[in-house]
Amino acid sequence: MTNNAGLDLTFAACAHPIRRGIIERLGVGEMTVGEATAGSGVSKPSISKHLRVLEEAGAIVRVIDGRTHRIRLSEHALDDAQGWISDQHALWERKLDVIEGYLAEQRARRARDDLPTEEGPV
Amino acid sequence: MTNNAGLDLTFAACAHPIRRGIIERLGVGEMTVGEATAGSGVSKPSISKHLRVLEEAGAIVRVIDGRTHRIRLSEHALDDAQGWISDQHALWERKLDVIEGYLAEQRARRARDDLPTEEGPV
DNA sequence: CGCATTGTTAGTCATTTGGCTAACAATACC
DNA sequence: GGTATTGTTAGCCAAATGACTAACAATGCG
Repeated sequence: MTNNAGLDLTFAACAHPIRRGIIERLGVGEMTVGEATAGSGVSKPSISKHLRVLEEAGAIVRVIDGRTHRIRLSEHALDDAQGWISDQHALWERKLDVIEGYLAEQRARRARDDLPTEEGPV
Repeated sequence: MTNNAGLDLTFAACAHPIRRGIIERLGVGEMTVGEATAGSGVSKPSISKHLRVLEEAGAIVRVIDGRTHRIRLSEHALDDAQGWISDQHALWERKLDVIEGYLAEQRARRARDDLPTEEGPV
């Protein structure tokens, strides 16, 4: 579907380098808010907002553990975004197949009509 | 890489339902700006802006044909976005494999240490 | 208890986004 | 040449984004 608010959130979450950096780092393992802030170059409140964006997009999960928050990747993080892109690519594939079939037919027709001395298409 | 301006543009381009709608429609075949405007619910200048966003993200290509602009999908539209997500998933897979291996070893150890009378794991 | 640590909330600010209308540019058609 | 069609540009506006500092809440520790 085109009007999918979840996709809006997921793609928007991926559209910022700091948030992509967080996702990449979380691939290695979970971390705290302070650790996410460490090499980021921005303030802790700023990271807090980015984490909220990622959380609302369903990309990460937060486990509050005393006064620290352990951030980890959501189980199906980015699945909807990847699914949508894959769907598009699948459609394009199919379209290209149709075009390719059409072109092949054109080649065959040309071979038959323009060069009748040759016995058939390659 | 985390600081990739191209990815910023591609993900941002996908983060709006009207732009995703355009991409989906272009999967069927090329169209003009007017056709893109038709069922969109917004004005033509607005669509013009969305098309510019898609163009700068490398998602679409514009062929100016007299006074009409023929819009079609770029050959490698969204490839960078799909690539980045796929890379992440690949890393997560690997991480899950490591965890799974660890858990399997734990199960084996427990089976050996805690239940020595049972002859082996299920 | 008193204080340090961890993270969020509140408030401010500049920039970007996304929409509109009106005006313009360029091509097509009579 | 005059007019219609196609699309962009300019200018406006409201809302969202992304950053900061300062203040707050909650937990941990001496």
